[in-house]
Amino acid sequence: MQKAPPKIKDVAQVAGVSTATVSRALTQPDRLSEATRAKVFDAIEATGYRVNQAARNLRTRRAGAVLVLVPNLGNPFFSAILSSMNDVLSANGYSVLVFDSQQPGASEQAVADCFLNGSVDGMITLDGNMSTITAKALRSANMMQNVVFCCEWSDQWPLPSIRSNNGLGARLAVDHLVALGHRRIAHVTGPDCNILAQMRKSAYIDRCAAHGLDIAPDWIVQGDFSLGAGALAADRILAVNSRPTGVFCASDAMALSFVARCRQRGVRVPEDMSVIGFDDIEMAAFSEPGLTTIRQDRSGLGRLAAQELLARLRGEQKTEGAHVIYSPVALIERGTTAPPLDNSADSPANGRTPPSKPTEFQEPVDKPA
Amino acid sequence: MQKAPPKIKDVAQVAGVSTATVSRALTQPDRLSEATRAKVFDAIEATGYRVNQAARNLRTRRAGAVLVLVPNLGNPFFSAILSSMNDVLSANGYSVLVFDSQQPGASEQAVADCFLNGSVDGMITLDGNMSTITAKALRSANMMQNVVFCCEWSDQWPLPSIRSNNGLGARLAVDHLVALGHRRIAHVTGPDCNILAQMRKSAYIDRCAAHGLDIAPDWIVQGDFSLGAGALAADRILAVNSRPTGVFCASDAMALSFVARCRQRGVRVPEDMSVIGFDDIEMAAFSEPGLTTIRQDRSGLGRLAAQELLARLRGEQKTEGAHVIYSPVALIERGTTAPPLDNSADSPANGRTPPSKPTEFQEPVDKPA
DNA sequence: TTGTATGCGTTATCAC
DNA sequence: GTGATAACGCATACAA
Repeated sequence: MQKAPPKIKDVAQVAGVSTATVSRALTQPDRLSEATRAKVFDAIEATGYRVNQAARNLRTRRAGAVLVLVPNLGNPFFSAILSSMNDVLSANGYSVLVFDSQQPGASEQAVADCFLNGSVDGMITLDGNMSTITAKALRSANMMQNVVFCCEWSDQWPLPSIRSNNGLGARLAVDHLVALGHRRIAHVTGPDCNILAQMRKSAYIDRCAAHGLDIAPDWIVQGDFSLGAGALAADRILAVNSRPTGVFCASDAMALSFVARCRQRGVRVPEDMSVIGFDDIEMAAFSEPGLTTIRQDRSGLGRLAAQELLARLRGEQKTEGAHVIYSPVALIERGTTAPPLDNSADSPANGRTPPSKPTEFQEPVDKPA
Repeated sequence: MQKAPPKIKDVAQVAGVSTATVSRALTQPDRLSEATRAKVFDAIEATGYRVNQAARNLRTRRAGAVLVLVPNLGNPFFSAILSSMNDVLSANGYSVLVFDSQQPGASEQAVADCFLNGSVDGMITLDGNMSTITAKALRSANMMQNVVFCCEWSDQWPLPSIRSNNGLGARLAVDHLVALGHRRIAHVTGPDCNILAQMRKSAYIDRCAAHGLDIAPDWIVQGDFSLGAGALAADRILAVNSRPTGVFCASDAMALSFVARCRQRGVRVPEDMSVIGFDDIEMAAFSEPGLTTIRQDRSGLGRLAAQELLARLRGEQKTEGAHVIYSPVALIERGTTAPPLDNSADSPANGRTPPSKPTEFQEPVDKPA
């Protein structure tokens, strides 16, 4: 048999006060006299009392939990982000509920239900594509102001968004290759519907144009951020007539498998093919050669998103409209990029001389003009 | 302003029945007549009613949530496991709360509180080292029977344990190298305190002995499963006097960085050094050369653990003592292992001939005799 | 099969 | 500063 756990009433009895006083000792200790507060805490200690969350939640209409919506939990890119979110949220008394937005089952309805039945107070979504069923639930539960985007986002919803400066990242990548002397630069994209893929791709196109570089149609290969896509993209790009000398991959996963497939097929990296990724996942530093890439501060993204949500939950930050916070990106030079050996191609003059930079470096690319 | 969400009373009014009937329609639909059940569901539809979880939890003394305790959420090894756990748990109406057991803060107390305040119904822990504070909370909340180990475990607690056959995996790894002709085999371990590291290391030692192979002391290098450890281990092992020709790494992360460092230092893999890992993480198939490794069925481990916990929560599986379920492991041959080129060493006769196998292959190594 | 009435454990609203 | 008491929304024992 199991002794029933002590309730607030038991504590009150032991302390010789009312239940209301015990409750206050827990939630607003300042409003009690020194003496009674001590009595209550002693009684709590003596009885081993713990507040019953369900009862508290029912009474306060709060849940003490937030939902983190991850597209594909199996993708290791998200683990560092999730970790830092968890750190700050749990440090602030919130439990973290994890959902996978790409799960085959009725996950959309499950997310919606969380809001409709009051089991979460807010959400951080790493998925830029918010389902209509989720949006409807958020509105219905009056929870729209307790949602923040992280990494991905959607312009459709005027919600806070913590993100890397993807345009700047892509620009740094292209500029790096150009500075090395590359003039035929390919790109492996993410999924068409993905906002990050869109940003990186369009910045790549713009930046090549700014450098006066042509992009052959078959230099842009559709990917999906995954390892498998990188290998397939390598097959495609190595078969192209006018082979590029450098490639910018929209994720490190694709870049790493791109490099591996190149070497497997006897194409040297970086001598015959320079490769630059995006993300700076841990593996990037430990591959051979080390992967040149654009670093995203993943734990920073998670932390900022969690802090932003906490501010919302506290009722601060009632700023209307999309509140965008940029997390820094940086070029990390490692071993997969180098000047191209083959400069026989379309470079009019001396291909090895880095062309001048048409525009300034400082201006964040993502920010609206 | 926001209209108050409909309660069970509102539904009852619309349906023209009592609140008890509405409640029954939700929890035991069979006990209602066809007609009233239809009426109730129509009313639910009409009002947009959703049950309030906090109220239900308070009343039923359940939480509808389970806790998954992960050692280092940032480690991508766990993401696939977490994903499959999430699939089956959420499909069965449970929310998944994630905690990081190695988080610096007061995470131990946070986990304990979850049980003491009734906010979770059970736990799957991927961390074999259960803190005493957690154990105390589990006993106090009478929750010890609602805990299952996954991947790691502790013999100290007679709880269900879903695990790979680590001994067999290590044995397959050693046998593979031996069959290729290696006679000097090194090992990079996990942390000393880790049960998986212990199992793999002792099986490695036993199996080498069974093959009549000596192990020089400096062939066993302390690691910690991480990428960084693999690179350091490579430095150590490449500097050894009587250099091994093959190495068994206790994780793929270490194996991959081991290979990278070897190649960085001009040591060819697999020609000069064969490397085999453990886990079969996705990257193993996309590195160059592909990493030979021992596959763990990560999503299977997560699924089995979730199912085991569900059975416990349903009150089934009241089997006393440790209930061990083995998930299969398998040798995956890729490109980082090959016969050793250098056979000048201590092999008495023809080093390239695979030695006979002293014992049978079938017997699972982990299982008690 | 359905309705009535009570209580789950806490916090908020009043009084004092 | 503290105490009595009424909700919070639901599920269930019991009665019908």
